[in-house]
Amino acid sequence: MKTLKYSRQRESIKEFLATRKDHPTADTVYVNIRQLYPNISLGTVYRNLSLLASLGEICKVSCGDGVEHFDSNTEPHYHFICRECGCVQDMPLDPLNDLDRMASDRFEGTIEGHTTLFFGTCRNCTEKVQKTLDKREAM
Amino acid sequence: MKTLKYSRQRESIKEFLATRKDHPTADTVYVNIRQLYPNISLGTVYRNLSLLASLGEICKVSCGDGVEHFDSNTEPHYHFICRECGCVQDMPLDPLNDLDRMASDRFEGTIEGHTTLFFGTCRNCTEKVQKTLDKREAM
DNA sequence: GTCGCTGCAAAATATTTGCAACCCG
DNA sequence: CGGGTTGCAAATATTTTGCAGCGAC
Repeated sequence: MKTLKYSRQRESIKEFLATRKDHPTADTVYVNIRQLYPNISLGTVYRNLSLLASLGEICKVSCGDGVEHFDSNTEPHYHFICRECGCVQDMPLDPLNDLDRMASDRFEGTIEGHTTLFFGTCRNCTEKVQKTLDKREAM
Repeated sequence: MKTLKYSRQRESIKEFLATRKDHPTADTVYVNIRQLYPNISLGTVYRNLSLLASLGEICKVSCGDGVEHFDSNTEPHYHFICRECGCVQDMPLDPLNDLDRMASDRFEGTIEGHTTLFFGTCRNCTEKVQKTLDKREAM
C-alpha cells in the first residue's frame, strides 16, 4: 500500500477542477495550470488526474468524443452532451437508484453502478440554430 | 448529397458485426475481416465503421476504455461493462423512455436521447473472484 | 467517364511511460 | 535518507487523412 505525499501540482489540479462547472479535458487542465506553474508537464497532469480519479476524489467522464473529461463533482449524477458544440454539462436530475436494482434482477453479473449520458442540443446551440432558421425565413 | 456505392469491404464489415454479440473494436473488426480480404486496410475499416454509424446502420459504443466499440444492434438498449475484464455486453433491460421526458422538464436544452452504461463484474469474472477467495480460505 | 471507395503511408491526437533529478515526511 | 513525484522526451495507442489507382454505376 503506497502512502501519498503532498504535491502542489496535484493540489492545484484539484483546486482548478473545483472552480469549473464545465468538464475540462486533461489538456485544458494543463493549459490552465501552466499559468500558475509554467513548468508543469502534461504527463504530470495525466498522472494526477488518473490518480485522483482512482482515489475517487474526482471522476472521469467518457462522453464519446474521443477525449476524457474530468469532473470535481463526485456525487453520482448524470451528464448532458451537446451534439453541436460538444459541451458537457451536469444534468439536473437525481440518479435513479432503482435502475441498478432492476438491472441486477435481470443480469447474471454484479452491478455496481451506472451512468447515463443525455444527448441533444444545449441552450446556446438551440438559439443559434433558431437564428439561422429565422434568417433563412426572412430571405 | 452523396450517393453510396456498393463495396464488398463495407458489406463484409456489416456482416461480421452482425455475427458478434460482443462489441468489437475497429481493430478487432480489422483483424477478422483480414481473413476474408487480406488486403483490407485499417483506414478502410475506420472509414466504413464511421460511415455505417452515421447512417444509423450500426452504433458506436463509448464505454470509457479509450477505444470505441461497435454494435450491430441499432435498437435502443443499455450496456454493461465489466470492470475486471473490460467486456461489453447488452443489458437485458428496456430503455426508460420516461427518462428523456423527465430530463427535458428540468433542462433548458433539447434532449434527443440517452444512453446508460452499467458497471460491475461480469459472470465469468465474478466466478473467478469467488474461486480466488475459496482458495485463500482453504489455506 | 464520373465519382465514390480502397490500400498505403504519413499525420494527427490522445495518453502512457522510462528516467534522472527533486522534494516531502 | 527512502521513496513518491516531477519535467522532459520518447514511446504507445488510436483514429484520421492525403493521394493515386481501382471499381461501381
